[in-house]
Amino acid sequence: MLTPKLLIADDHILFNEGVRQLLSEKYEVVGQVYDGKDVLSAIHLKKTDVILLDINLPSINGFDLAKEIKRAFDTVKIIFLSMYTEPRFIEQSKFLEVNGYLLKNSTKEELIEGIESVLRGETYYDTKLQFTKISLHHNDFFVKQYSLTPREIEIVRMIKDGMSTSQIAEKLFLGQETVKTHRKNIYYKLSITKSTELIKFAIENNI
Amino acid sequence: MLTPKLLIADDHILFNEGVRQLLSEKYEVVGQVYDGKDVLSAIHLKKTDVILLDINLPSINGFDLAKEIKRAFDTVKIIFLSMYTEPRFIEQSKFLEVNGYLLKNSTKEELIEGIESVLRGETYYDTKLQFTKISLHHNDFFVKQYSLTPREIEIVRMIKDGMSTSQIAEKLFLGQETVKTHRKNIYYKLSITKSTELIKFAIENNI
DNA sequence: TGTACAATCCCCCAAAAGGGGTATTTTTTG
DNA sequence: CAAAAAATACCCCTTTTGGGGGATTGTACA
Repeated sequence: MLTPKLLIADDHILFNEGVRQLLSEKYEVVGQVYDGKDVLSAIHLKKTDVILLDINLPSINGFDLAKEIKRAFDTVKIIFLSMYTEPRFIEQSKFLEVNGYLLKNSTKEELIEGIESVLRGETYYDTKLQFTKISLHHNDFFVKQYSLTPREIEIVRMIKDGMSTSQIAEKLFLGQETVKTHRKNIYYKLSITKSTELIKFAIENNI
Repeated sequence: MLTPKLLIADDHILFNEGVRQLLSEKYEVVGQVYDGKDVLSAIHLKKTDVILLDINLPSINGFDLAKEIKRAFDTVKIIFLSMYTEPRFIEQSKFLEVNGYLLKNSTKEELIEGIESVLRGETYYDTKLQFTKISLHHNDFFVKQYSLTPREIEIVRMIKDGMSTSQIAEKLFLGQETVKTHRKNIYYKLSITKSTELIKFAIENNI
């Protein structure tokens, strides 16, 4: 096989550059991008075997990109390279049938092992993540997160900004009961029971 | 001048290694550590001119380390290399009289510029951070954060974990009123008024 | 055209959080 | 040891949340 062609997508320039340096002995790095919106065109421009994709990218996040890539370039292997170990990220990756998931605190060797596995057609999830089984309702998170309506997301943001039910009601020209209902529906959808959990959810999901 | 000696402290192995590769043409990298508790011994072991220090390190955070380093090795220049742009981090860095503060999404050139400035004895804060003036009460945050007592920090963590006052009381074998008092004192110290704000504080400060 | 969904509003009630105090007992520390 | 700080506990009262219902009005979509 020819030298496999890599694309690196990470907005942290130093990290991106560092990974390139580490992998350029063994692979051909055909591109480095720093923004989600540049990923698809980069793949289009240069034939790519594997993309190392950060989840937290500007403009478009890694999950949305993975969907797009699978749709438009179905031969490109996708490996998430992320600092997050949150189960729901792993679950969502599996749901999206992404080829691999590596952690940013891996060693060079682990990184290469992951890439090699994926090139052989296997899927490779970082060994530190084994605890995350493919749950039977692996798309719970997915459904949960994205079934929040626009109004609900708006209210989540306001709660995150520290506003109380009455303040939100006032600002949105709504009755308090309406806002309460929204809160209840949000909690139900996210399977949580209190505002503190909502804040964590909101921060973790960049809402 | 001889080749300046660098120490890199960052728990993300790939990043750490990447930075080493990038800088090893120009500097001598005398050490790479991945855990806060290994930093002081590493400096002790190898003469170090500049340490690139992540704030978010295991065991001991960058701020505490900076204090220790200044106390024990006052000739070592300290540069924080962090992804955080939060004003209070910058303020605290200035308060600690750290020599530089660089962002992880810098380019190689910016990194070198920062290191060179610091080596010349200047202080260098990433240009993307100019908006952060040294505030008159620059130690407000500092005082706030660190005037939390151990018990209070313990309770902050439990609140962050979603526990209610009564659950905390039960777990700590305390009366609810005691926990309420702690909560009140915490809120007072942090100038906040509700648990949602506490969650944000806790997450942002890795408590 | 009808049904699913979003958005709005209402009732009731319990639990929790928030805000104002005060006070006692340990622990730490100069 | 004496003073300061931390940890503990209580009272009173208000506001906010949380949980259980149910209901109406649009609007989108198939």
